[in-house]
Amino acid sequence: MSDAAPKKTSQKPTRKEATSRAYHHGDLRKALIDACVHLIEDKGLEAVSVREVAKLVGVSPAAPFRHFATRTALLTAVAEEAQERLGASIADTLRAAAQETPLMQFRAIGVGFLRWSFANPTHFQVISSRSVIDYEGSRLRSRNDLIRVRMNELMCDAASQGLLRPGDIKRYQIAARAMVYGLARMYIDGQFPSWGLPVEGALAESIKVLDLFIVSISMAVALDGNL
Amino acid sequence: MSDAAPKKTSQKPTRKEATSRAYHHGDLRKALIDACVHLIEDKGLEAVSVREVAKLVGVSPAAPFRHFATRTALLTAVAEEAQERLGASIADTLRAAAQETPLMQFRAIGVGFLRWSFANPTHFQVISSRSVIDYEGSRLRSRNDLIRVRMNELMCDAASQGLLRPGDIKRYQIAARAMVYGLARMYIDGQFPSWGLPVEGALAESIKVLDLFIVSISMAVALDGNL
DNA sequence: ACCTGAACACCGTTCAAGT
DNA sequence: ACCTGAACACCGTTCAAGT
Repeated sequence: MSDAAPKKTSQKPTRKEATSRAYHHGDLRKALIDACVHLIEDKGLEAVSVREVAKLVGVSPAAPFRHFATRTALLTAVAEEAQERLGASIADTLRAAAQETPLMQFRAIGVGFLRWSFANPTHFQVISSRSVIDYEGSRLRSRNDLIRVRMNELMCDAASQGLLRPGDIKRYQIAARAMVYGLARMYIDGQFPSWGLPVEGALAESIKVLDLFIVSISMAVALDGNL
Repeated sequence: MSDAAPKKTSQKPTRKEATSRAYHHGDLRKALIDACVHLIEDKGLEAVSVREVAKLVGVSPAAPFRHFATRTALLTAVAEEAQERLGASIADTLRAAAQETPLMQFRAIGVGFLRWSFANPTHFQVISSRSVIDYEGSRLRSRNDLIRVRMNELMCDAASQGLLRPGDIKRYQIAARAMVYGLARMYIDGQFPSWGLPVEGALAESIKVLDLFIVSISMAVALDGNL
């Protein structure tokens, strides 16, 4: 009798098992995060208010505070979800390049970063606006460090295989990250049109800029053209 | 009688001529901008409220709206002042490099940008957080364009003098800007310690990263070491 | 001409009370 | 266990009224 199916489920019969905290129509925590993303897309990051998010979801202004201690915590959760997807995007690009040289895999990380950032400008914006999220007190820092460690490994491999022009390996990594991060910021800040580039071409151009750098630290001088 | 000096100046006898709008102790507009900068330094950009700025200066909550139509307008004024100084910093570095090659003058713009950004992180933060300022509806855009035009001129000169490795000149500029902008962001976001670099060495390291790039687009292959 | 005081519609957050 | 309603101290902004 105890393991009989309860008949009290007067809600929806099709219940997703992934949802944990249930309220009157599913998973409030997830619903709040999604609504927050939509609100950012609509009105911008600064316009996000917990009350507005609550209203969008259809709960009282106090309800979100059962799941997020603070407005910052809500936005940090959005950032964490975003970084999860960014990590997946980079992993995909990296997997596709698994047979290539360490330097090309290093490049693949940059390409994955650019591809994801350009395709998900809102999420990228949340990740990179640290004044509004709790970067240190979350898994964002350690997640980010994982990528950096991978970059370092690939760089060391590339150096030991003689693929790199002699120079400071750490500096190469800083340069690559600065460049790729700067390109993504230029895109979401709408700076590409100022350079006479249509927005559609921004990703392709950014990858070419990245390749310019990769070639410049590469030992293979002949490796230019359609890399 | 009409051009006689009025005796009604019961305020301060030592009156700066640069100040325009006078209130009970000088120039409210300027006082608000300064207080706003201090508030950002103390509590961060997100914590800026017009009321708090007004309280710091000692006026009523409504007083600032006589000078700035909106909170955004106040922060935009801070950004404009910041960019004025950034422009001056770049002009200084550029003047010091007036005798050098176009490519080295191009580099000087980057160095000036880095130097100023690292020395004035708060102001740089305001300039670069476009969601909180009115970038288009201000002189920020056109001011910024001036620097970009100068960069383009120098790049064209460098190319016609045979100083550049063959390649897309526009791409070189985008790469340089992305790199320099990314380095500044990495600095204010506190990313340098993650790369094992002390904060004091961040500027020097950033300039070296910039030089790495300059050398890579330069025709003079032998131009390395202590550039 | 420039500022104040009071008001309006918001906001984040807390907490007792409901189911 | 999860949510509501009311409350508190804030906020941006407006506007009539003061000097």
